[in-house]
Amino acid sequence: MARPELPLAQLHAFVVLAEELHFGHAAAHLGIAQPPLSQQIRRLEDKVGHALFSREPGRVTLTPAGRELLPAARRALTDLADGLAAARAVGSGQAGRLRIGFAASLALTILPDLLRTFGQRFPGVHLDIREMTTAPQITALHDKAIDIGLLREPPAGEVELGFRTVLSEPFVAVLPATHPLAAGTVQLAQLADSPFVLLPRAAGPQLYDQITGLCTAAGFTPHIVQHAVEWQTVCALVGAGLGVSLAPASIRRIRLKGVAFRRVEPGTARTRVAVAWRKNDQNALVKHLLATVSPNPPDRP
Amino acid sequence: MARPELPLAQLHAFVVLAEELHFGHAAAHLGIAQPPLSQQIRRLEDKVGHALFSREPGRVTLTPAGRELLPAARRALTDLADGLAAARAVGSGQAGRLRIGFAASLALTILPDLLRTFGQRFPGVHLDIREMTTAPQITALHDKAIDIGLLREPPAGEVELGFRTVLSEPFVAVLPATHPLAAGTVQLAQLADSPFVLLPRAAGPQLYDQITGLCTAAGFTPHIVQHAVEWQTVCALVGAGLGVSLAPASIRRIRLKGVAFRRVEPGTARTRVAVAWRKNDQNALVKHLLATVSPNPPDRP
DNA sequence: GCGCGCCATACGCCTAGAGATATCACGTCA
DNA sequence: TGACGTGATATCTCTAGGCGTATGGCGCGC
Repeated sequence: MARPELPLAQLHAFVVLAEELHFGHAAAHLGIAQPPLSQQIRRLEDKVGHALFSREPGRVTLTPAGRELLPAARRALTDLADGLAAARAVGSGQAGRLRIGFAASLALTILPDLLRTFGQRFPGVHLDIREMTTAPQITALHDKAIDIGLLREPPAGEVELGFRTVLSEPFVAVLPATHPLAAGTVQLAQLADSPFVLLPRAAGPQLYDQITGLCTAAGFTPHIVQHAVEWQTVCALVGAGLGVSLAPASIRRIRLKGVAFRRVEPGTARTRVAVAWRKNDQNALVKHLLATVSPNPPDRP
Repeated sequence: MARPELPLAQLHAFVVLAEELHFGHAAAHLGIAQPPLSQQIRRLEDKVGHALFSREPGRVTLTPAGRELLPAARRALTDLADGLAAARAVGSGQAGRLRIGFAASLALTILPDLLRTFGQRFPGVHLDIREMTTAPQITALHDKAIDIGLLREPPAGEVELGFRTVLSEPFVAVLPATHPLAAGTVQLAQLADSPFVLLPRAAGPQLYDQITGLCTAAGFTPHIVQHAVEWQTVCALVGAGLGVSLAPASIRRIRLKGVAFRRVEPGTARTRVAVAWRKNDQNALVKHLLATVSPNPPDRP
């Protein structure tokens, strides 16, 4: 990249004069007196090495060299003005792109609201959403592959990431409609002998451990016969009679024939949905999204 | 057009740093010490209003705002560098466009040489040639519709135009091959009774007047039966038997069946081909072309 | 724990250049 | 011929900013 030789102010003066073709008017248009404009043009012509305007009595005209320079000058000025505006918009979080990872089940609950609300407040921002389970989201946040995570059961010990709970919900039992317990509220211990369908532990260790922990607390170890990476699939498998499951209440929105959702006792355990971000992320969009997700100010580490 | 806010030097520093992503290296690349570079970037960030780089220990990265500004800055810089180079090339006459009007008959003599020679010396220059008779060339020069004229018999009293004779040639008689005089040299007076075919006076009053003047000097007034705007046509009409003509010798290059060219006596009269230009034209290409057309300034008789 | 690499900060110097005012030179036109 | 319009020149002021040296803070690796 070559060292720039032409001050922008002079190019600006040049462009305006090329439009007006009249020193006095151009100077007025620039908000300066006429002699300074003459100087600007002269300096520019000195740098270029050739006359850019031909001054004949009564009329000012562009020389061929001036005609050659004009479009480049114009483009440079508009490019810079546009680029500056764009950079400011992005910097202030009025525009740009935000990459959001989300757990599939959230597409049924908080995600649509979030997209709608944020989209209305920041119409210039492109939201790039991608479905991922919890563990990959954590990795992607570290790798800067996503800027925001929407996940269940934030892991502990993540010093570089911030988490804020945005939703807390109880668990429900997922049962085949034909299951004997599908009639009313389920005592957790009653599931002790049923085969279980669950997400693989790798997808979200915290939630997995929480679910198996609930079973343990109820006095049994779940017999897991099948893993599936999405709750949607888990429900389908349950509906097909492969087993039962324990899931966050919001998956009740998944309406599948032959699948029943039942409250469990004890119902105190809750799973938390959290928004996650890099604590050191300076991106204004991240701050805006955090503010959107819970208007009361976040903690700023 | 908006007033430019960003000094080009800072944008240059920005672009280089965005390429190197290392203050020390970028500064070295720019040929300055590191602290000034830090200052440049800081000033630029102040003007933009947002950080353009994120300085984490060990690595420098572009922020989203920086990524937004970078292409605009790059484009502006290259646009200006290219535009400046182009303007200089045009200003120094190494590039650009030259509009040349020429009399049709010269396409047979000096024009090809001129195009070849000039084209070799200035390969970047586009020569825009257009056929025109003398009078329209004069008008076009005044109107700046052409930059150079190649014409016969430059008119007198043109204070704004310069002329230089580049060729001087005698007249020849143009006769039908069957004409009784087509056998040898023609005495001008012998044409007194033949009908004449000539260019219209408006196409080039000087040449027209010169030709009719020759006749007058030979003791007769030519009986003009037909006008034609091109010598090519005049020859064709002569060949068709409509009449005879007097023409500059170089039109002998027009080989048409049934047309004969004969020396005339007295053979002292000559018609001059001249190059014409606006005296106040600052275009370097015009100067170059004048130098090409006759490297040693005099006119030959 | 110590040095080193990397970037920021703090001064100080100095020039380019942007601005103003006053004036001049040179057309044109009434 | 004199007023006017237009652009160039001369001269002065002022300051933004570009550069340097010196120094400070902070991770990181040996």
